Amino acid sequence: MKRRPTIIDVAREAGVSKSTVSRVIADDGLGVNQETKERVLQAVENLGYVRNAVASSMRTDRTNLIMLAIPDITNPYWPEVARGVQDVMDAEGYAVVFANSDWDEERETEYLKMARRNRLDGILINTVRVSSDRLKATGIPTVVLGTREEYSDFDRVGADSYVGTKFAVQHLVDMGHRRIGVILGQLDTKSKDSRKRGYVDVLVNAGISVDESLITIVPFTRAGGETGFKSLLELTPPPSAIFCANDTIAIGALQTALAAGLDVPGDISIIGLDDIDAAMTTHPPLTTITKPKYDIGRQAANFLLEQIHGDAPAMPRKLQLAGELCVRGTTAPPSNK
Amino acid sequence: MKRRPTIIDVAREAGVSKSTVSRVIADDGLGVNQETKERVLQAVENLGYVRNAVASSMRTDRTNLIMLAIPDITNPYWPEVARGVQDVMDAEGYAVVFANSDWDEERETEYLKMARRNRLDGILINTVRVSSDRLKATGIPTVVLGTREEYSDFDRVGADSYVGTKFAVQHLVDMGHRRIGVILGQLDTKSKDSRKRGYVDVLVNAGISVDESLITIVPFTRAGGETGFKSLLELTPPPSAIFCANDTIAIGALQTALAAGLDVPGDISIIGLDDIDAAMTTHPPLTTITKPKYDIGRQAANFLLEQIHGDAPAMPRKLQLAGELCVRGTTAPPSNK
DNA sequence: CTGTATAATGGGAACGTTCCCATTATATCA
DNA sequence: TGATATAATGGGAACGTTCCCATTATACAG
Repeated sequence: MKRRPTIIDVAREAGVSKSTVSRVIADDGLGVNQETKERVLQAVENLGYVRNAVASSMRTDRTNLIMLAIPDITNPYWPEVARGVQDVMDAEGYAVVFANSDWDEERETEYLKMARRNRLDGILINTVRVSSDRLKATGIPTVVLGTREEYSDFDRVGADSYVGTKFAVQHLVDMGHRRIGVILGQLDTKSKDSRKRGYVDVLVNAGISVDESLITIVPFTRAGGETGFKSLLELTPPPSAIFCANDTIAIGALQTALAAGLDVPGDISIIGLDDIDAAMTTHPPLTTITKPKYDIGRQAANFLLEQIHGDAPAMPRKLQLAGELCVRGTTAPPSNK
Repeated sequence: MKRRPTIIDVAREAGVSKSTVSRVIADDGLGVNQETKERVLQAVENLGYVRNAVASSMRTDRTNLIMLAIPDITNPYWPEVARGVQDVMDAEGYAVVFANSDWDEERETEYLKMARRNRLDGILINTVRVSSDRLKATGIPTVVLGTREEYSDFDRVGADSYVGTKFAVQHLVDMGHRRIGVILGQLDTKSKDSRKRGYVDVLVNAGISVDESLITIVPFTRAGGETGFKSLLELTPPPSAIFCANDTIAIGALQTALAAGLDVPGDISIIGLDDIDAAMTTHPPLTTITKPKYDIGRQAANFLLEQIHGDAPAMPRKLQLAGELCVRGTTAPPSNK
């Protein structure tokens, strides 16, 4: 079991100094003779030399490692965001360390500590509980995934649920629906508001008066969708179409409708928001608004790279990306009965 | 902008030597006076000292970083495996670097190079094309995710599709089905065989003769499920139940059945394998066999830890984990007509 | 032919830890 | 009392790079 070759072994093999070897493997085109360069590369090949990134980091204070901290990779939203991040970072030679906070404050702070300890070059984080100040205290370039206002000192990238909602409701209006119910999710006040705004704005713009009784608020779960759907159905007349704050709620609503013997979209149209995986395989498949997950990851990564390279603008940026309408089988023009 | 405090600053602040500080933060209970220990910790607190893991790695040749290399985190199988890995590794103080090979040989080898460069402590990999020899050449403790025989020199952890298939087919037999069709996936010869074996073994054991015409092979896609289902339906008599090699095929078959106006499970039962996310939200929801994704990740991580700590057995291990039957709405006893 | 700019290379310090060995103080035993 | 074990601490080398500065060789202008 022999020791791994170092830059010095390569230097000896090639008959040059370690400085020269260093210059060759840094490969920044700096003054090194073509012939010696080839001799060095040959020596690298012969010895099977692999540069020690740890030693390099020690000297340069850069690790080419960034952290992606999210609540739970198991949540269907994140894998695609992660892919977007990874594809960008990869191309720039950065590896991505994953951290799942599980919505736990302690784990979240533990990860931030890890990032400092390991001298990571950047942080992409969907914050859970950590305060803006503590996040800033890491001293590491950071981009926040999401658009919560508490983090307005950071570059932020998230989905534009206002525009997404407008796309969805507009689609229903375009089909001829006039009495449109909404099932909003609670938890996140910020996004609730933006959805409500989107809903109201479309109706007003279409000359439809807003009936507050058509707006119901439930948890962001399938059970929530069931509750919301049932309460809307009790109205007289019931709505001919329903916009749901996300697909999980929409699927709950859809299942409830089917269980009640209703025909979707014949009797009632349902539209969701996010386009989760399961939306494609409900019966009928769910009409929804795509969430630009991959792009969110990509853009966040790009912002982070700019920060790392020091060419980010002085003021923090907020980027909201809208998805697009994806018409499947749960929406149709209202029936005339 | 002041320099980050080092162990030497802490030593000065606490009035001890850097050796002593090192001993305190290593915290291996080694000979250091309780009183000085407290003084050091106080100094750490005062200065906001954070240990530099890079420098530490440089000296110890251990990074507390492992790599999880998979084809694509976006594929619904992996996030849960990743969680299993992460939860175990986390508890042991290891961070996980993600790598998506995208089934690309070049990216895969690039990642292995990265692992060597960055002196990662371990590798968990679902291999794509890399040869066993090259994998061994990294010199890094490695556990293979999956059970392909080419990698029999490594610890391997994967799903047991033989047992899973037996669970599924047994379930159909238990319900009284005698004429049971199978839609196998092609691509992976190994797993196809284990599923076929499982199917045959259950039938033989139940005293049912095996009719080769009931066995059809299609691609691992929804379209494949459609093809397979249609060809089985043309048999006379058609099967009263169908086992599909995975849930995607099963969902394709289910959609085809519904489109043909059949009642599932009234007219025909369908059972899948894997329990992907979408299985829960088909209509009716798909009966299937759970895939122990989380456990696969967990166990693989445990194997890796054993290797890293040097207390893995001499012979490589192969661990196959079976899921369990998950009865939902697509299976029922055969109708009597 | 001398002086000076330019290119190529070499040598040593530095990064911040950990590990080994030495030293000192204190306790224990013959 | 002197020898010896034990505990606590300090000092310096080492890990493998990169960076800075020095040196040498070469080209070119005056």
